[in-house]
Amino acid sequence: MPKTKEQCQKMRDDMRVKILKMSSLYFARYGFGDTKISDLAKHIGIGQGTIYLYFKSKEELFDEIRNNADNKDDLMKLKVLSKLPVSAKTKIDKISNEICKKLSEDEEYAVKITLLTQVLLEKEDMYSDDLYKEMAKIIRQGQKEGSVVKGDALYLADLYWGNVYLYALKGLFSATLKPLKKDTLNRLLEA
Amino acid sequence: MPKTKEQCQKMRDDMRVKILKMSSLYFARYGFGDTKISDLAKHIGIGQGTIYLYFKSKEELFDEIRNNADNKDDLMKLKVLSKLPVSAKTKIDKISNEICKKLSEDEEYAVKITLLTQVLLEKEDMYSDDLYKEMAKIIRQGQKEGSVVKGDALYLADLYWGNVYLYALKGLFSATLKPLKKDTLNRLLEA
Amino acid sequence: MPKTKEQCQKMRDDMRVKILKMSSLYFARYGFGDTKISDLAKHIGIGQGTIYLYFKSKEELFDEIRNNADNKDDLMKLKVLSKLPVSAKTKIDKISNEICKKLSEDEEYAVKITLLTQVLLEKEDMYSDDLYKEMAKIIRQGQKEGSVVKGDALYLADLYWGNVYLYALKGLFSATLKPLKKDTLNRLLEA
Amino acid sequence: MPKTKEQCQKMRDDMRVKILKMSSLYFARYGFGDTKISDLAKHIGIGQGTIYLYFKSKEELFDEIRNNADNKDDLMKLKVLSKLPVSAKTKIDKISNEICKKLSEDEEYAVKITLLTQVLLEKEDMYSDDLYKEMAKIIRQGQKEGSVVKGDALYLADLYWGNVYLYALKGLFSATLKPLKKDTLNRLLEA
DNA sequence: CATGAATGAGCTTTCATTCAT
DNA sequence: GATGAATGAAAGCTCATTCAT
Repeated sequence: MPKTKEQCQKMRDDMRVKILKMSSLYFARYGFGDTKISDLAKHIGIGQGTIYLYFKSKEELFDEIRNNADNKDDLMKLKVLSKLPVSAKTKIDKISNEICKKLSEDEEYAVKITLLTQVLLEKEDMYSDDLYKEMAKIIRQGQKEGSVVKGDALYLADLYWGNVYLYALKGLFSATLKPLKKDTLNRLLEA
Repeated sequence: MPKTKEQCQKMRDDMRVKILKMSSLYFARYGFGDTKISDLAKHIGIGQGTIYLYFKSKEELFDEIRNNADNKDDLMKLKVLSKLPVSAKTKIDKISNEICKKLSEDEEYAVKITLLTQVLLEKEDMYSDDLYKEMAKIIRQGQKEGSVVKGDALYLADLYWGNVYLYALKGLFSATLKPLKKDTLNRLLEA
Repeated sequence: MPKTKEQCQKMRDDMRVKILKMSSLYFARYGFGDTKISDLAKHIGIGQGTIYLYFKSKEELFDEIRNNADNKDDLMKLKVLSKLPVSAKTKIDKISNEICKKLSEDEEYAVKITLLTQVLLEKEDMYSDDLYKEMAKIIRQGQKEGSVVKGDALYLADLYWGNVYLYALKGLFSATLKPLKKDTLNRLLEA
Repeated sequence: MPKTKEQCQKMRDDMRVKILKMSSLYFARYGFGDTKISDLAKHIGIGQGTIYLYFKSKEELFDEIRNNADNKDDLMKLKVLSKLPVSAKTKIDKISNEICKKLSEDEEYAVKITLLTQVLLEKEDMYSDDLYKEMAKIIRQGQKEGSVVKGDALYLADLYWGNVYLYALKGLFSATLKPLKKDTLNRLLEA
């Protein structure tokens, strides 16, 4: 008698997530072309064929990983923060703090940031991304309040997220990277 | 009408350089695995076989490109600057200025920076690179002089060059990127 | 409530026969290479693994199906008929009648004929098959009696069975095929 | 200096035709699933990769072969014959003669007939094929003239072409098959 | 020298077979 | 016994490399 339907579905879901998670690190580090399915399978600890039970092709797996890399979490937090009746300085400090925490605690976060940025890089207009736009709002508030350096807000937002990417990327390659401090991020925008 | 030996050799050298230059952009953008010899040849405007008249293999071509990406120029300038009897602030301003100028004038410079950083990322200890060490010296001088923010000098050097990489990378993907201003770089280190 | 040994054995035998019957249609239609175990299992309505409880391999299943496709029934009938003291015309009419009846009544018969012929096709010497030899005997009798057209008896036997195959094959693909009439078969040999 | 454009194109065309021709025999004999690209390449005497320079996939190669198998030649001849002011008997004799000649002289003709019939078998309504319709016209003429046996004309057309297929199929497997005589075909329709 | 068609090693993908449940 | 997810051997396919022209 086979497992129950629910158990079965759960196992399938778990495996799918496992493949996505463990593959994303490889793809983020080495890119599509330098990632071999055989390596991936070995790394995940499953047979090559198993990957194809969950994804139609290497490309589909890669695409799903890239599509998952959206950073909706940070975007939502930015949106909430944006509307709070506090100074931009406080908002920026909160988001910097949040990012530093997640980068040190959650291995996947760095992968997500890395993939997201690589996706953005290949887009025509990076600056049209909501993450940038929302960050720019807070930056403009800060500029009015005098706590944020002058200059194009989107450009500064890009500088900020670029440095987050930079740190995340380094983390993928170095296990001994010293933790990112929120002050480093804050200073990028400080007046 | 046979050309002279010198002309002939010149043509060979020119072709070699042409292949190196035009390939490096591809490799910097897409990495080794995602760069196909057929695409490369089409992009350069030569036959696939021609590449193999000048390079033994794709790997050798890639290696040579990576080895060229050493940024000895900047290193040398840093070394010279380092010893000059001027303030660190001035030194940093000079190097920032130099970098911004080269990034806007010389397409290849961005490629070089990108590849160099990618090489560094894969090394065990990024911070042992001479470029970082030399930059750190100037930073320490600035910290003594009070013009540079406190903190680990290598960490700050890394921040500085990381942002140069970031800008160079973006330039490889966007043709309409606004020029980098030296102040953006300077601010990373300012006290 | 455990079933008795006999019941148990019967169930096993039934399943075995079910797999054989339902697989044979697939193999006859699409051949070995174009028949997937997964399709087979879905078509039979069992799990893939179940097939392997009854057959060691796809090849063994296929072989057993081919070996079953021997048409010993018709051969035996031909042998009996052959010795009866009646005209060849009568004998041929009887066998044609028999074939038409079985083709319309017994779905499996068409599958059997199809597979048998495909086996024969791949043999070096089709004409050495007993079915052909026995048919040729009756044909020769008919030629002496003047009721069968002149010509090489084995060639005519082949023509006769070839047309039976043709009709059987069509039946595997078309559900609306009009029934084969014995006269069509008889005419192939008639003087 | 490379070959001229024309030579080059000619070589490409020749290779394409060579692959199509030599593959069609394999596909006609063994079907899609039992034909391996590696076997095909070995049989043609080229590298496996070469096939992919001319065809996107095994499936595309197979499809093109099946689409080429149209027997437009015979159809055209039938159409011309159909309108000639001669007896159906003469027409049938001419077409039978033509078929026998091509089957013995042109190896490819048997392959074409085999593939064409296999394509027709998998269609919903075989009888709607023009080849059958045109043949049926002549058969009806013959029935009026009394030279062709009574019965559904399409059914008889199918019998006729079925026997051509049968002979062609045998020819793919046996090198020593005795030539088909036009009388064998004519007799299928004779009154 | 330059070319691009041809090659085959090595990748991606499929599918017969196994096995934990 | 029955299942279908997991496996890996073998098939399809790609692309770095070679070579005849």
